Amino acid sequence: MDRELAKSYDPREVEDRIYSFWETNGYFHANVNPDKKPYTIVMPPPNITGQLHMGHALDNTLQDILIRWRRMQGYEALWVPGTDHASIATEAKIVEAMKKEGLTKDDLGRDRFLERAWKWKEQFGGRIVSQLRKMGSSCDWDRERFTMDEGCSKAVREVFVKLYEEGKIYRGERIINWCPHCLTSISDAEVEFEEKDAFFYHLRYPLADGSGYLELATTRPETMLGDTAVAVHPEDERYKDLVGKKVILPLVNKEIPIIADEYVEMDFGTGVVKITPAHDPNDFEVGLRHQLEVITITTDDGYMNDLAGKYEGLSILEARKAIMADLEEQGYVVKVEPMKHNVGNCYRCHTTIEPRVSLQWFVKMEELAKPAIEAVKTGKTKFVPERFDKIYYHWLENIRDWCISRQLWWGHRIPAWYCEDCGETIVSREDPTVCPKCGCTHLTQDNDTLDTWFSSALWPFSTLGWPENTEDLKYFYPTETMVTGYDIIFFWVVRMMFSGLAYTGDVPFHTVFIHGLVRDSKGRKMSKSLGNGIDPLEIIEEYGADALRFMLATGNSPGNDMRFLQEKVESSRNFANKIWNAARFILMNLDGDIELSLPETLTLEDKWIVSKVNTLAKSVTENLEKFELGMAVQKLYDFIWDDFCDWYIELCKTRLQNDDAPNARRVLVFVMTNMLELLHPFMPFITEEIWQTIPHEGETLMRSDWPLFDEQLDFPNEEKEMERLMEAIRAIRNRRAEMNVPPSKKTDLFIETAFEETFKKGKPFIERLAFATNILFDESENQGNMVSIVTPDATIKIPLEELVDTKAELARLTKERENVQKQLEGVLARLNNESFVSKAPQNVVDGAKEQASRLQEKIDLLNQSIAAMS
RNA sequence: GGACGUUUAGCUCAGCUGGUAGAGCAUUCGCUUGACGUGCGAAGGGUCAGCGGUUCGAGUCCGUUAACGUCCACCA
Repeated sequence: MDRELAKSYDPREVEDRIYSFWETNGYFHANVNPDKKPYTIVMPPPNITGQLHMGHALDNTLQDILIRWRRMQGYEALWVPGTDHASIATEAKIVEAMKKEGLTKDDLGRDRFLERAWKWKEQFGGRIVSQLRKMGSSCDWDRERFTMDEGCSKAVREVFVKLYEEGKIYRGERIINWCPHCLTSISDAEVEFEEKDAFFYHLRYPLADGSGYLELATTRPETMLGDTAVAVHPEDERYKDLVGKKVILPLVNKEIPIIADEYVEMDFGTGVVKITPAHDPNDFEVGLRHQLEVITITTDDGYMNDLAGKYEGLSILEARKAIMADLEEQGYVVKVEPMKHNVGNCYRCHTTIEPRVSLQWFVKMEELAKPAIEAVKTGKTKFVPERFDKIYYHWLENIRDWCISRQLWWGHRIPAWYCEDCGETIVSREDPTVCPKCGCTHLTQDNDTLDTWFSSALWPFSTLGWPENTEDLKYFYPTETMVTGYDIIFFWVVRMMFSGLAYTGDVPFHTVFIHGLVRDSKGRKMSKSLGNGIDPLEIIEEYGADALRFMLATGNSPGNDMRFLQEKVESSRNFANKIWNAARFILMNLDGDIELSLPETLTLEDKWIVSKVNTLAKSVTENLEKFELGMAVQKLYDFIWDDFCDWYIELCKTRLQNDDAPNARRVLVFVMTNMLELLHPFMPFITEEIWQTIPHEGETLMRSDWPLFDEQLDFPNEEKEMERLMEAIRAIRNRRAEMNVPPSKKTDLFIETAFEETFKKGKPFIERLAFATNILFDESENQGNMVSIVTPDATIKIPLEELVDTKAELARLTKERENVQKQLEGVLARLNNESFVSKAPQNVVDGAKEQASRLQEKIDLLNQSIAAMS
């Protein structure tokens, strides 16, 4: 085996090699295994159009940490990867590409367009998947899925037919959100509102009986051509008498009724609303209640249609101007005032949405929502952090029927056929050829496709084989954890929940682990238009995937946004390098074969570090169980850098030169192995690389056992003893630094302590780390001007006569005594407080007492030193 | 209009079930210390946004105010 490591860690040399080692050996693969408990995560499928961005990087890092950890813990850990066809986004890209060739969808026709689309998918769909591999994602690639593959399509079809048969899917003329640019309907969730400057147009409609006018206000005067009523509040005294009468619609010169409806706010505007059922969702509702005619006056691409009379062919905005000009000329305009107005935009292209009545397919939501609400209320599925259940409830409790048909070609085509002869609608699992009602063969399939989220909603179980009751489904479903951003709770999480409950009878996952957004260094959302996005692949290239992953996990608390700072990646990279060099140090000091276990006898410092790493395993595990990945990472960092590298390795250096070296080597390897195991989920590449290089058992670190807390390795007393020594060493170094004594100047040390035993054991450390030549415990040799250092456990004197300014030294000691005195008074104040002693828990009181006695000891020692000097 | 989040060292952020504040970076000082200068040793720096309450004790719990941010609603 090659036991040489480069002087600094080069991720580029390691990562791809390690990844293919894992992949070709099948370490990512999971099987149905009755002897193990399953742990399943289904990956939120990235769009095939997508390129890896920081959001994916975060999302996948968190999932991979969980999966790798559980796999090591002995679960049959399955992470199912896959991609989403992203109907609207993908279709837009393909249309755009075609445009460059001068082609439109209609030029090609549906079949040839889909051919192109699939080719495009073959060409680019794999890109994101290979980028996920760069992150180190330990997905089971044998199970990679695509929302439009055969199995997922079958699931989609099954759900559609089932819901249709149960009457939960229906087709009807409803008002929907129409994007005049994408030329398709979109769901309520896909509309984004934006505040814009607009105008409030006050108009007057003449009463039909000639007795005057009714004044009303609107933000969209052009829709008046489709008005079929004006409405007032039933209790509005101003207009009560007019209800039932008629007004004449200006320009159109048609009589329309004055109706009463509680939807009207008396206090807003004039308290009179024009009702255009075809072009406003609220008006549509009013129209239904009053059986009003629905008159659509625009085309699907945003122009006025033939019902708009002389305005036909104008764009909506042009029509608005023309109509206002005509109204003005004919004296129907009262005033025009500026106002702020919220406009709905298409989430994809940001075109203003036109509410429009059209024939679409819908899912009835009310009944489906109930079990989904219940499942979270009863804790069958939990949000982490919990507060996100509010968004979830709010969305489900106010849910409206879901418009699922899209006027697109790329996606799952709606499995409904219409008989041209008798008009029958056929929805079935198999493509029909004959009309079951009239027996003819003139059937045409619905042209529309389904909302992308319709198939995404089935993802946690369609990927496991549903609707077949496969072994995978039985074993891995329900999945355990869903990791996703808060921005798609209502798009996706909600829909997976009700779908899972409705079709599989169980929740799709037990925990929804929500993370925030990765923002830029200024806290702005990363976006294409701002050009402030940071490419994870470039970061990986420069710093390595481990550094990126570690950075993303560090300080990431569930549900909160984080900022991407280059310096944070750098410090993660430095950390990787630190471990690398620690490993290098161990390798340099190995000598032939080594036993992979702890030696029988452990020294003080061995027990200290072993006890520490043992406790670390416990607390890291606890953090992971609570999804506190950021805290787990912090503890690993502190232990590895401070305890292991800065202390333990330093403490070993002397030992490695003497007879005890074999034991020291075994402890070093033991602790390093534990560290690598604990760190592996976070930094998989470097840990595997090091593990393979140092003496080890087994084939791969990623399949090693997760360290467990071991009672036998818990040494609290030795931890305390080491602390005493470390405190003394720090104090000496501190004092020397203050006095500008260079490390090269070594001195004797005189130590007086009640813990002579401990300090004798620590003699070599103190010599090495506190720059001592001799350490003397015999007070009689203590003479002359000395620098005094006082810790609660010891008084240490350094003979630095030439540097000692007795007066200054005295002043320093006196000041320190004052400080300690103050601290002591604080603690005593608490201890003298009757209610503290009686009400605080015993361990807190004991802690305070111990602290008081330590402080008192320190004061005593300081007093002695002061007395000796004066 | 409603809901939620954030406010802690110069900067970016941790701080779990209340026990008397931490990290990284930055700053200052000192180091050719036999793994690492992507490093080592040390130092300075915080009335934890304000106010009130609960408690022996509050950064942590409750109420309230403010600033910033996000989501939902959409009165035409």
